[in-house]
Amino acid sequence: MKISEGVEWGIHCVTVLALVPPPTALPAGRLAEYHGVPPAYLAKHLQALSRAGIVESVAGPKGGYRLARPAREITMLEVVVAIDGSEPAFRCTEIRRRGPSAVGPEGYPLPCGIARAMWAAEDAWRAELAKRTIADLVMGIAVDADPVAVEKAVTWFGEVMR
Amino acid sequence: MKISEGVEWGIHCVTVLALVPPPTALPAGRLAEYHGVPPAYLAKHLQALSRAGIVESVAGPKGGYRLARPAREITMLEVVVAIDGSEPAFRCTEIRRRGPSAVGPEGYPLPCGIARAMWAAEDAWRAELAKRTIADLVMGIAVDADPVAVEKAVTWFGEVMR
DNA sequence: GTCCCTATACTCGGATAGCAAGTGTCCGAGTATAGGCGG
DNA sequence: CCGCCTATACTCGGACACTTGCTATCCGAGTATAGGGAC
Repeated sequence: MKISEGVEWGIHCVTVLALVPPPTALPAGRLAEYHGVPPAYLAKHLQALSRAGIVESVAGPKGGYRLARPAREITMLEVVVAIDGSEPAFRCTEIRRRGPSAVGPEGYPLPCGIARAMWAAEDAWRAELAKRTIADLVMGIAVDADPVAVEKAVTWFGEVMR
Repeated sequence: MKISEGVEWGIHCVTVLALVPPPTALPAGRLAEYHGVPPAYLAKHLQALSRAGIVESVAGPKGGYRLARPAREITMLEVVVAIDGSEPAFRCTEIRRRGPSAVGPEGYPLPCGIARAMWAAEDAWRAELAKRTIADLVMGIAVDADPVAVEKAVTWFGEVMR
């Protein structure tokens, strides 16, 4: 099991966008430059965030991406699901219905107990991610980040928006 | 994100092995036949379970696999980790250290807040799986399974062990 | 009848191909901007 | 000097190759068994 690298990029980008004062928009190319990742591939994930209604795109010069809602109303789970998909990680293939002990569809009114347990674990995972909002992440950065790094980021942002 | 199909097979196999009275062992080929899956591929996962000390292998005729410990002492998490690996699903690539705001290694004493949140969610997932033992799954089957299916399984087992 | 020996056949174990999904990239459609022109 | 128009350049959006890891398979090494023979 592994989570797409795009999820990490997406969360970082949304966090950065939360720091951009509306109605300013930040282009995908600038976000890629800031994070040191391939611009074209990052664009792919930003499109997914746009489709999910987490960010909104502005076309033309001075365009780019900006948050579609306040950071306080965007959970980490929403971002993860937007990029990684909403399908459960565990997919029950119903192997209990195969082999010598199979008895026809009516013999299995409930989902497999193994699948239920795996899905319960995934629910716990989602619940934990649903607790945290992008605003929480921004506050965490404000507390943890190195002051010099923050200053450099602000300087960069000023130059980009010139 | 998706979980290897082998995880599903592995848990089913361990559950079946929990129903085999020791010291009897069940060969990989019979387990594959019972579940309707490719024998060679299932063998690969059973080897992983063996390496993890969850099942133990018995060589030669009348050999096969059997549980290395009582089902009550084997958690679902152990089985999942044995097959899927223990590495976290979310891997932080430290993209915060790249780009125009980077400040050198000493500026990042703590792990990235995003990674911490993702890992906390994974911990919740693991905790949920660690709660359930194979014995719990066996009890669940005893309650849920169709009586006819159980009888067919018992009949099959009797023929195989003849 | 009992014990030992040997040949057998069955088991696991790791090394080897094939395929799907994620990774990475590109170019085309659309649009707000900025400059120039006319009034 | 002000307003309108047009050409521009920048943006997003979806369609196209490539690589990693899961899927699937095979054959070789090791061993407990079962049968036969000797005692």
